Amino acid sequence: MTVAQDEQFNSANYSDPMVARILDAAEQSIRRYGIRRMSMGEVARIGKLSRGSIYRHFGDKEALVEGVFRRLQQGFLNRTEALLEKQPTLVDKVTESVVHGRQDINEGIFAALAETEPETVATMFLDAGFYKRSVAFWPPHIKMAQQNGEINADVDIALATDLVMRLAVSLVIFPDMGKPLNSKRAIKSYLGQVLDSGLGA
Amino acid sequence: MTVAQDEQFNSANYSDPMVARILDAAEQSIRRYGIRRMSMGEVARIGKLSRGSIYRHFGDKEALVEGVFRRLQQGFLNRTEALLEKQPTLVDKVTESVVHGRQDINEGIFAALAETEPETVATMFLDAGFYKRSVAFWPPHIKMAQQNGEINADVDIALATDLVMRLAVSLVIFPDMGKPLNSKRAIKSYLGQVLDSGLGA
DNA sequence: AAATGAACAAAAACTGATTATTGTTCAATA
DNA sequence: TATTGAACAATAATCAGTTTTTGTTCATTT
Repeated sequence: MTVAQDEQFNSANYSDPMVARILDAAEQSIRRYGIRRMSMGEVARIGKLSRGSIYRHFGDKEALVEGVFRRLQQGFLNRTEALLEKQPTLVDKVTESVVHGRQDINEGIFAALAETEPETVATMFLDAGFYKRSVAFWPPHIKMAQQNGEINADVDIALATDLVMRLAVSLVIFPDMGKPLNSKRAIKSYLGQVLDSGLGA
Repeated sequence: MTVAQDEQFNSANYSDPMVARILDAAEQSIRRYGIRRMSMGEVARIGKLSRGSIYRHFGDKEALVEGVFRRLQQGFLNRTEALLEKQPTLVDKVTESVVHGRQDINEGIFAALAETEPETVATMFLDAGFYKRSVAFWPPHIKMAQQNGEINADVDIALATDLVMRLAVSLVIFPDMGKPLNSKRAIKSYLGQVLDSGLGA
């Protein structure tokens, strides 16, 4: 066996051209037909490869679907990271992430899927594992904000990361939870108050 | 027409004995068979009343199901309110709500439904309207915390309410989002840091 | 070594006919 | 005046038979 047990399937090697071809074909199939109707045979046909190869790289259909969404999430995080470089403060960064996240959901593959399989999308959005994969994204930005003096230097990084994650996820999936936070301005103002000063006396 | 257009169906009159009988029967039917297999005929049989009466009070099956869950939510909020009276601080109150909320989800009707119709449960949990109905619950507690000096007196009530709601909902549906918050102790400590001092410098 | 393609049983999806449920109406009843 | 129960068309669920897809194996090819 050439790869560690854990990594045999999934969180695959995007640089392997065969893996990339499989993921490309699967993504195309999902976009066209949805997850339910995507089939291994169809993916093989689209990618001009054999079903055997797919099963070699991804153990089963579920793993292939997960592979597609992991790669999409990776792409989303990369694009987000690029956007954040231009943002001066943590509040700006989280705001940008929320706006970008909502855009991704409303225009990307999820919007298409939500039309045909809303329950599947709901189930994915309610899976904590889906978000946990992007937790590692935040600590560097938290540290930067501490160095800039934007947030307290002695606050626990894990705590701050968790709060930022929860706020970002909450704001993306629930734009209005009583107080409507639909515009970028409103989100930024909200985060400014919550992150910078909390409710503390 | 004896009732306002808006209130004809739904958010019904729990004191009306016919309405209560219908809701009791419907709730029983949902607990036993799930939403999908609950039928108006079965509800009529269980409640020993006619299908016609059900349609008089609830326009359609969807309205009846919504009525059942609204009443359950009302009960949950009442029980929560009673629990909160014993809690001295806002942090304790939110902690208690989260613990109580998780318990309700893991032991109540949702646990049963999640077995047979997980997608339905996921869809309900992702519906902001489901939570918005309980927003009005918090402002009095926020004001109390301001009077006690626990949180800043000049913070916007709507903002504080929104933050508390988002944190509570997030902690209930995502017990672990990177930093595991599984025990009451951990939740309270987390909320203490986040609500009382934020991340502010 | 990796990819192919064919073969195969088991599981899942599809299909069309049948049955049950929904939502509406209304005359009879309490 | 609210409830009942029966009738009804339209919609949705169910079911058994059929087809497709899955997941596995392996000999052959690249």
